[in-house]
Amino acid sequence: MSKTDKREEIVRAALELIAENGFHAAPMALIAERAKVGAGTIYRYFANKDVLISELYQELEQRLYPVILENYVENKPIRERFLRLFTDLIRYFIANPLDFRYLEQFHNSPYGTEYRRDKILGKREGCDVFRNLFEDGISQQVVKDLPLVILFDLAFGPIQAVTRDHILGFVTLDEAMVSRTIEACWDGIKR
Amino acid sequence: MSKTDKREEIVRAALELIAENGFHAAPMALIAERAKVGAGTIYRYFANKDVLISELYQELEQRLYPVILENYVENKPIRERFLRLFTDLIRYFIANPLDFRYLEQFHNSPYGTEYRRDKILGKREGCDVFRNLFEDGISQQVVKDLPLVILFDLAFGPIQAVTRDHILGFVTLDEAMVSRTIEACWDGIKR
Amino acid sequence: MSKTDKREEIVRAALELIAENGFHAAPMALIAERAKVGAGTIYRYFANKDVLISELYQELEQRLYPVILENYVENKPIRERFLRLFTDLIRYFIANPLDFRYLEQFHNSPYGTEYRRDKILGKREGCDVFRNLFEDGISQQVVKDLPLVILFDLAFGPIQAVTRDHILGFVTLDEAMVSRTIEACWDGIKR
Amino acid sequence: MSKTDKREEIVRAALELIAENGFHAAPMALIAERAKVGAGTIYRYFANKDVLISELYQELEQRLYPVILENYVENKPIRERFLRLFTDLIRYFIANPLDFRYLEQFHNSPYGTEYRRDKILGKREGCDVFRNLFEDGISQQVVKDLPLVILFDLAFGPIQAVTRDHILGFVTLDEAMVSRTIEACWDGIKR
DNA sequence: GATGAATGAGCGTTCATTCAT
DNA sequence: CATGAATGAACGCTCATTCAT
Repeated sequence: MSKTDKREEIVRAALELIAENGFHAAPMALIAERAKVGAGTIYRYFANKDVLISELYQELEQRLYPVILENYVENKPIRERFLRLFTDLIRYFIANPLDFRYLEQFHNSPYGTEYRRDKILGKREGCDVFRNLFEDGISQQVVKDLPLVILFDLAFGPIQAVTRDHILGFVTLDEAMVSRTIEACWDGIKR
Repeated sequence: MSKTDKREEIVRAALELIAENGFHAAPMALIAERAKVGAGTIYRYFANKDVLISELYQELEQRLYPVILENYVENKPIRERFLRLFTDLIRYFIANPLDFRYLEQFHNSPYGTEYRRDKILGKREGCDVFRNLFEDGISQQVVKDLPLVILFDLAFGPIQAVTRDHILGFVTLDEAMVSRTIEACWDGIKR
Repeated sequence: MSKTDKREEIVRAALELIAENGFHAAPMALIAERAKVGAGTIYRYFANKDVLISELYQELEQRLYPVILENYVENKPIRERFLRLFTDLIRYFIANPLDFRYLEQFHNSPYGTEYRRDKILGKREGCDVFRNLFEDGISQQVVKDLPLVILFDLAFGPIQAVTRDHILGFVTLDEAMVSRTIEACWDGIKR
Repeated sequence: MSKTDKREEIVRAALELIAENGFHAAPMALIAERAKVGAGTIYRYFANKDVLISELYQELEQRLYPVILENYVENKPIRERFLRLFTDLIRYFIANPLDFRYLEQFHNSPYGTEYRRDKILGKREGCDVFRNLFEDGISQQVVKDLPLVILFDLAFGPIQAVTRDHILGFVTLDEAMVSRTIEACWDGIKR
């Protein structure tokens, strides 16, 4: 197993364990075992558990962006851009439930709060597509003139909730339902 | 300190610690210390940590319901009922940020998932006001004909996100902003 | 409930709990509960748990002696005295299994070892009937000329083992079997 | 210190502490300290305290059997076989008093009762030498025709008691005394 | 570089004992 | 006197991290 492979195995194992049952269910020894790697080996790739958790988060973000940007075209009507972006986002999560569950766990932990704070304060690079989309929407007067943070919450709040409930089996999101849900989100932010 | 006071101190200490930094930041010894109580004393009031966490959750729910129902009138237009209910909800959380943070932590934990599952499956009594509201809205054809779970997500998702961001200081919700946010949520679910 | 009654209830509760599942299964709070008495009350009758355990032991001994001595006549042949004494002993234990189990627990604990040491060293009064019986047996040359301690072990060892196995249900001691067992014990010590 | 050494040190420490003062006097932390090992290390070798206690018991049994079987010959007269077996047994215990004390503690605990029950019910392999000896003795009509359990008690009861008293210093078993004691046991079970 | 045995601080929990009521 | 709520030391056990091999 090459060096890169080892790192990947560790990251995969951590993702699975944490996504499935939360941080508390992912002791380092178990991650190591699931990655078929010595417990000490993890520390050659990650300074400590916090770093592993944060780097894994960033990797998931980095994997996600290209996929949802693949079919995204900037010079289209705001509404179309919104639907496209959020439909692809929700599809990605449905196709990659572990990613979704991990991101959720992270967001709901002290790590995530800190991370978010940094992004909002501009200390950390965020995903500009969404910001641009909302800012364009505001300036074109098709989106409500609300603070960006609130627009984000109006859009991502329902998406997160709905995706979670689909993954937990509380509702089933087929293509039609995804579409209607995202339309509803759009109704929430559009003028 | 009376018996009741001690229980209350324990509950308050647990609420504070968990709300501030999550379950993992609230060892029983620290809860006891913060409550100015011996470690063993907690176990006179709660069989174990899980029970403490669950009972605290239910207490917070029981405190919340009467407040948001105080000004709620069933035989009014759906839109008005919706605005009333969610405005009072968000106000309550802004006034009681620890409650909000605790409920959030709980919902995002395995406890919460189980709890929610039971509610959806009808094994546990939920808050019927919201369900009635949405069901009335659907039957009166003023609310989108979507599964209840999704309507809940469309309404509560943004509320939760927005409240969190206010409490974390990422945005400031004054009365006007609360009002506009809730109008936006209504736009999301209305036909 | 009179003072004496309370003490008796405590002792009874301790006997039951300890006999049934050992010392570790008898926390003071449980003894108090079973005795229908406040936890602190126990300490008005017994300085601490060790004292309770020791006094209970001595009470059981004091209850036992008169019963087995009831039909015991000193001026009879050694063999007859032996059979009489040990038959009544084993019958008593079969009729009072809690007593037996408690005595056993006590003997097998550090308490019991100390107690026994004191008795052998003469620091504590023992039951002289048995000693007299064996000493008479030796001097009349009907019992093996072995140290008293060993004669005790040859006699009580099997009695204890057999009684325990009866109480645990590993064997059933009817009258005939009791008789044959004690005869065998006698064969062991007789010349 | 090698891996095997550590396990051995733990087992030795547990043996010493438990043999000397019983299970309650052997907290894991003390066992670890006495073994010059971290508290957590014990759990690499034993899943929990119960397992440590049970495995230690089985190790002591496994050590004992070969020794007492070394000079045992099946096709000899019952009496000779009996004397040989029990003499070697008592000698082993005198030479290994910690083993004896530990086995005693174990037998007198809930672990031991369960263990014994399993053996008697045939759920667990026992030491067949003794059973065969007694069964042969019965069929050759040189041993009393009593239930096996009772024969065991008649033989092991005194042996246990006498060995305990030697180890506790209540009597001194020199070779002659061992011999006379075992002869007495034989008298107890022989026809 | 990779390992996994070893560590020990820290966890949730119990229980003999005390003492205000 | 009797109570039982309160205590906190001590328990069995976990797990992030280290380090000899």
